[in-house]
Amino acid sequence: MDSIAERVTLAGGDVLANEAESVVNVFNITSGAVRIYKLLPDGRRQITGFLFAGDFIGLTAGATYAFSAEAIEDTTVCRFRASEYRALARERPSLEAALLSRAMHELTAAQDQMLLLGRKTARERVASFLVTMLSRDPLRPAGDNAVRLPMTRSEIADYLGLTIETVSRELTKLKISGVIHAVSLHDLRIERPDRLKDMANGAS
Amino acid sequence: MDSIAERVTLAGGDVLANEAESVVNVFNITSGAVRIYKLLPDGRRQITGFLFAGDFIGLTAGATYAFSAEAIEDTTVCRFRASEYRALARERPSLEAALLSRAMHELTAAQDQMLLLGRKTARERVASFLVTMLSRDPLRPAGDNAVRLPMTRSEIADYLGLTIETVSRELTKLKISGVIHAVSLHDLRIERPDRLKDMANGAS
DNA sequence: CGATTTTTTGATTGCTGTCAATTTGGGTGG
DNA sequence: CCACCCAAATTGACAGCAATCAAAAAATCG
Repeated sequence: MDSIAERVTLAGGDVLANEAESVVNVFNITSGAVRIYKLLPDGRRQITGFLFAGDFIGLTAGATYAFSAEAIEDTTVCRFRASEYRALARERPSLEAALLSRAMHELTAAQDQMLLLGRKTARERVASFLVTMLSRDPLRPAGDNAVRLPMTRSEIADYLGLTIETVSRELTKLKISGVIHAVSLHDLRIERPDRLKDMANGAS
Repeated sequence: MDSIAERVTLAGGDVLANEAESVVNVFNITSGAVRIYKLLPDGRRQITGFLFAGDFIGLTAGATYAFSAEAIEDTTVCRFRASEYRALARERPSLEAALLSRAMHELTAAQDQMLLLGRKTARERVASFLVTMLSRDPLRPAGDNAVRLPMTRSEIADYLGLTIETVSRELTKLKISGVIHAVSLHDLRIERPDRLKDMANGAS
């Protein structure tokens, strides 16, 4: 498997894939963070996911990417030729099973996000986002509830279906109520994880 | 494969699966329509998909269903024991490959829906919905742009992240502007498919 | 340290939700 | 077959949450 892999280093903003273009590469993230998103003709953007170490990019049922992908920060990936990757998957059922498992995990996450986008309030969306990031952050120092947010407020907004102003306001409210503490713009500490989890699902 | 399958007939409202319960059955729809959805504690509902003939229900990465599933109308399905189905998939790589392909298709659809829920206006959502239903309806008489909507307005609203009132108002506007014609509550004809497709992506 | 971008905060608007009243339609029994 | 009933859908009036527009503050970068 490593025989067809190539290590690539990316800087923030670097493009990995463009929606609707034919699939030439498949990537596996080894460090850093990537945003995947879709655009409407007038420029409105929906970020459909943030990917971190271990996640795959570019697997699709069709011949073209279903979304665009860009590095958020300095990122390293393993790059594969899509054709070689597909051939390898055909030969190795265990790889195919792993991909299926991963795809189903992503599908579950996508359904959670649909619930968020379709039915949650701004407050619940921001709380849900922080809860998710708390559980997914790959390098979380043991014990303390530190959350790193490598993405900008604009990206958070486009992920949550909100504006940057609304995201900012909700974060401010969370700080004032003592649920979170802002170490810096991109580093928070969750002071009341249970309160946050309640808020994420609509408790008073 | 048919050796572990059992044919089951369902009426509208019958339950196929409940979110968070352990996965005992896997289904393949042979006719009819099914809604899959998630609920918030206070009862808000997000329908994450409508499934028709050929679609699978119950495949998940975890041990529990990620969503609830109910028949919308009279529906027939093939029912499999999940354990037997998994064993079969392990033995037959071609089945696993087919499932992966289907999962990736669903993932693409989920991302389209996230764009809709996060960034589209009520008008664009309803237009997008009709365009999708036009392309997915399994029994579409050749040529004419007839669309059958077996689900209620309430279900459409919960699928699009809107209220029934907003859905109703947008459909009325589409009728008045001559883009669609209502044959009955559950049967429309698309008079201007190109206008509808433009509206779905935000054209004036 | 200054320039520029990003974020935060404030004032106001507006799209969609809520609440309420009709109207329509599907189903049932006479 | 038709009249009735009840649920579903439509229509209307108004309200509210988040968006928009605008300005100040903070952070990043050279």
